[in-house]
Amino acid sequence: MNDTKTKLLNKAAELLQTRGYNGFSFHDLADSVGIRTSSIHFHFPTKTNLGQTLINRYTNEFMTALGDPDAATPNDKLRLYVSLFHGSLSNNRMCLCGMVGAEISGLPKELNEDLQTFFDSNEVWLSKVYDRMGLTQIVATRRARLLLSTLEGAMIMSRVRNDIKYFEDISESIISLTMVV
Amino acid sequence: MNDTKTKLLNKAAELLQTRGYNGFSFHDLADSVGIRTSSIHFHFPTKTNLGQTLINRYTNEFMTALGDPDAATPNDKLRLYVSLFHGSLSNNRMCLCGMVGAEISGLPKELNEDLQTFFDSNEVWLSKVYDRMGLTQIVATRRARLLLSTLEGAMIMSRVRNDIKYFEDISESIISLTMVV
DNA sequence: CCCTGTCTATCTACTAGTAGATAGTAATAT
DNA sequence: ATATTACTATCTACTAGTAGATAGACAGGG
Repeated sequence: MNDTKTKLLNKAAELLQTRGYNGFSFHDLADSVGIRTSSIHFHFPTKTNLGQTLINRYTNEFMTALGDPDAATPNDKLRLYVSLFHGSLSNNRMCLCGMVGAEISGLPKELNEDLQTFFDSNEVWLSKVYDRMGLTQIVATRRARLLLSTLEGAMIMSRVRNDIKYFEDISESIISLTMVV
Repeated sequence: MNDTKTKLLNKAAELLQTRGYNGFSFHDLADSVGIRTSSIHFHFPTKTNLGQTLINRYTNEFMTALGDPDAATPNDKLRLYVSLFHGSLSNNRMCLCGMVGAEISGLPKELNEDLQTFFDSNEVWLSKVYDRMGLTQIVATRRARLLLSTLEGAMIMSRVRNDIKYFEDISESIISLTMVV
């Protein structure tokens, strides 16, 4: 509907995923959308509110893209999961919530609550996939957390190395290690 | 020698590892050491210089703590490696270089060069350990990167969840998966 | 005429960094 | 021994620029 608001969210997500929450300002954002900083406040009263909106939007888009964990073979669902992170990385972006997670202890506490929701959803979804591989609930949850952590770390390393193959190698390794029952 | 300089480095490392490079200012640092911001510039001409000094000091301390990769059994060396990350986390700190790595694209490029050295050293050291487990060079390097990435990601997740058990579970999982030949 | 969305103008607080003064230390020269 | 000089480490005071945020004006569309 509101085109400017969407543009702001899209650009803010890009800035957040590349530079971090403390790495971009309303000035940066306003400039790249072509308005004044004061106009951002019309759409998002505070930077904290903008951050919360970004996290929640990201969570919704992410979970929508994942879909029903039972809708394909577990292996295909795991590869879909990895491909979402790979998609961000191919645009030189971190996982939005991984980035916020790294900075979390210096950020407004309101962001923390929304961040937990993202990771909760991820763990639940992944656990369901691993469950279907005949693992116990406990092992499935452990594998879910292992995959999630590995991918977040691999994104950081891949960006540091400026080489997406780094991520591809690691994600292939962790997938094949955890696929085997 | 210079006590103030050491205090500055110690406190700056703490701030960097908890809040990120863009998450602390000279004002924060000066306050917690009990001097004025201008006095920091006597010891470190710029914030970039401070950042570089922190990364290099961290790298040296880290590699010294790891010691000779052949000086104990591979399994013991891997557990030592994990314990260094665990030590940071038990003080609610990220890996200093993992934190910088997450923010890297918004930081002065001088930091990038020093950061590469840290990860290079880590990969070489870990590869030597995995080598001794009878793996090919290629697989050893792949396992080195997998372990490193997983631990960096697990630190983020553990801090987000505010639960060190999260890290302990994941590090145990990845260690046992990669120890098996 | 009101509502939406933007603007200008402004505010307070903070950012990294600089200039110049000061006090103490330590080596050197007379 | 004392005076000179240089160095170390800090301070106060300042600059130019940026941070997020607010108030009020104004244009255009319903």
